[in-house]
Amino acid sequence: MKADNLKALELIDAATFQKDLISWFETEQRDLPWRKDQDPYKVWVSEIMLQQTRVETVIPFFNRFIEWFPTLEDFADAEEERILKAWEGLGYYSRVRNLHSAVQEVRSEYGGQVPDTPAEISKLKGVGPYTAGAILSIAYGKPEPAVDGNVMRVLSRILTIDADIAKPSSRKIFEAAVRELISHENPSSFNQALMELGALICVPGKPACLLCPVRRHCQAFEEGLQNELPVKSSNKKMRNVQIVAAILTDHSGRFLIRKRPNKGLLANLWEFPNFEYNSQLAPKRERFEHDFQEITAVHCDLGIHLTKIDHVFSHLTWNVDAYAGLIQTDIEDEVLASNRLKWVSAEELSEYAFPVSHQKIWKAWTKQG
DNA sequence: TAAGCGTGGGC
DNA sequence: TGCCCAAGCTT
Repeated sequence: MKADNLKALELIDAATFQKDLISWFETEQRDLPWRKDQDPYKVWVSEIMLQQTRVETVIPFFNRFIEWFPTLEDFADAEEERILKAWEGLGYYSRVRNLHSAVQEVRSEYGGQVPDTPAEISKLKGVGPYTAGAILSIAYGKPEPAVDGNVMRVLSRILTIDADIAKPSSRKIFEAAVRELISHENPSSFNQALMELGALICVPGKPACLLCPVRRHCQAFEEGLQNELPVKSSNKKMRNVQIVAAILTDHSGRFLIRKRPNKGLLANLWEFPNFEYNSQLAPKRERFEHDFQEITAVHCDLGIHLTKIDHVFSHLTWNVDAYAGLIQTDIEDEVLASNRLKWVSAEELSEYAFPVSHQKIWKAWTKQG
């Protein structure tokens, strides 16, 4: 089918498609913690966590998050350090800062009630077209499309749509299709069923067509095209960044940590002091000691080499050389503050949110003792 | 529009 | 090992 028309929709009977899809969902859906009720706050939290993140990964994070912040009000009141700690290890940390800001807006502008219109909910930070549709349909029963990667994959096969799903402009094609197909009696189950089908049956690679409840509606299956769809252009190569990091201790056994900048990669998370070197040649400890002294006016002695870590992000790789070191001299308070540096004890470390890359460094340190 | 933004699992 | 992926949003 052409990317710019929906003629394939004429070949499908929406009523029986809905019935086949929703009936399957009623019996086969997974038992997930965010499906226990329709609290808009919990639906919202789960949808943000599920962005680009697997269900199995999200489950324990969601359960702990709701224990820590049972209501929208509890989360709105939380300190930033605490919300980052709740998200520690989940990735895409701007999600939780946007969610926090948006929840505070809901409290101040909407009396604590999550808005139930597309215009209002779409204004909230971190709520894009997918999340808006998901909350409106799941929490409020509104017949709005919630088009994620699953829905694009499933519908590209059902309707043999060959638009490149990696292109942002393709999403509106699938939204138009959902608007034609969605059940107005049960938009919640319809949207969730499309995603559940994509996750369990209509998977990337080899879809399990023989188990598919909507096989009789699937134009790709009929034409043997299920392995050719969806069309998805794939991506670019990554940048490598050389890092030298150090776990630095003072005479009383405290650790020096640093808060990352409030924008960009791993914003506002904590880390062990480190420097980036883009040169090809492997950076050495002397380079770190020099740069550290330049910033703090204090000398540090990097002792043993703890570990070498290759940490892969979505768009770059850190090649980290991690050392352990000692600092014998006091660092001025103003110097600490202006560089977002802080001395903390081992017990206090657990109160701060660290990215996984730096957790790996810490793990290497604990093994060395 | 394209790039930036994490992590863990599958093959 | 290296790539692709998984319930996207922001700038």
